[in-house]
Amino acid sequence: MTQATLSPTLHGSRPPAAAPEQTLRTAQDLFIRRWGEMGQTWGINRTMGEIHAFLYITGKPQSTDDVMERLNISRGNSSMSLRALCNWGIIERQHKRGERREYFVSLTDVWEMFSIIAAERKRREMDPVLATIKECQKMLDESSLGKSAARQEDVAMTRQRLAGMEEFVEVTNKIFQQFIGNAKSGLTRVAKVLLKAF
Amino acid sequence: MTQATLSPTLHGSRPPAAAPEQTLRTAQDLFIRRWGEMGQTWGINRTMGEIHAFLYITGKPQSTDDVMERLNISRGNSSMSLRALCNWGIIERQHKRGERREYFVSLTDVWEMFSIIAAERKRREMDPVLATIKECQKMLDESSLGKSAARQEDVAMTRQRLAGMEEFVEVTNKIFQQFIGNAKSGLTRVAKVLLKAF
DNA sequence: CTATCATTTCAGTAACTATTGAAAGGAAAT
DNA sequence: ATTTCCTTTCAATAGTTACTGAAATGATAG
Repeated sequence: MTQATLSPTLHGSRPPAAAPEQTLRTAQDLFIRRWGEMGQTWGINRTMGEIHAFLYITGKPQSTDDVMERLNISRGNSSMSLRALCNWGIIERQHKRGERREYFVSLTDVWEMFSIIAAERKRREMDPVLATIKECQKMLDESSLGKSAARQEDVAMTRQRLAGMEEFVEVTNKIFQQFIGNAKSGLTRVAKVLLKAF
Repeated sequence: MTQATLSPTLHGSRPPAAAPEQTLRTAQDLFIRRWGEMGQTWGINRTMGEIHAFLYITGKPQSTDDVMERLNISRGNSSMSLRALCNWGIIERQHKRGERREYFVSLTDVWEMFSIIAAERKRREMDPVLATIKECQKMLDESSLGKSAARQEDVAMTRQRLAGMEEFVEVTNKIFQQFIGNAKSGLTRVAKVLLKAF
């Protein structure tokens, strides 16, 4: 792989202070790399993270070819990753009048992006856990029938643990709800509220 | 793989109301599975998640062999996963007097476990991003030198985007700080603040 | 010191995920 | 209708992560 276009200060030693012409590009590449790495955290792979970072940090509409060239990835990969990001809703297609090719832009508001991702992850990850916990509790309620003493203790312990987990998931859920419900309307209002409070 | 021991209601259709003798076991297995699936969210793989769930939900010290048997995994896998969970600090070794083999128990407090994981993820994921953002900003500050008008606009845009991301990461960091150490009260407080404000 | 029992390590392999490149599909222009 | 330009799809493959089983290591008992 030719990595010449993407090798700033991430790990390793500092480059010899690039010519000012290239500074912007170098800074952007640094950010792109790091954001790509962090993508994993948000359930997005490295390439998708980098594409998103590229669109976000430049703040300009970019075509599939721009993406391919800047990140050194294949056409197929660009196409699929761009589509996936569109499906997530954190980037958007943009049609330029008179141009045949399509462009893509990132959402501007980080809080809104976060909110979108949080909503999806809540739906996919928290909700099923909560449902499962409740189902387990139900099973153990219904079966409060004749049992040996030892068994009863085990059942009691499991009930208790389920309750502990339930409480946790419920509170976490509430926090997510708040973000999801408010990010769009308030934009950075959530940020302000939280900054003030802490 | 023989899956007889681990096949409750996760997806698919409900089993024909197991004999009360097996109800506890079935409920636990259901929870174990779901928690294993969710492990991914927390940067823990399925097996580690399942082991943790098993220790947590039973609330009893369990040996390596108990784990192997209950979850149908190899000795090697058990050993490595148990060690990894110990390193995370969400389970602990327990030596039973007079016994040669070692036992493992989960932490009891979900909030504490969450706090441990959150602290680690902040350190590994948020902190580097923040550092990178600041580095990028510095690069673009220092280089406020002769540029074409077009370039200046690009630089301004990138600065603006970096600032937006910085704000986000800073606030998120503060929230994390809040409950690292006092997880329950911290998170509950975040929830209250958000609920009050909207 | 040797036997016994438990734990750790690790090379090999299985399972899964990401990426490419080329072919097929579509849509505007001629 | 044909060419041109761009996008999408997908089989093949590269790359990554998880798991096993067996051998090595360690630790207690006799």
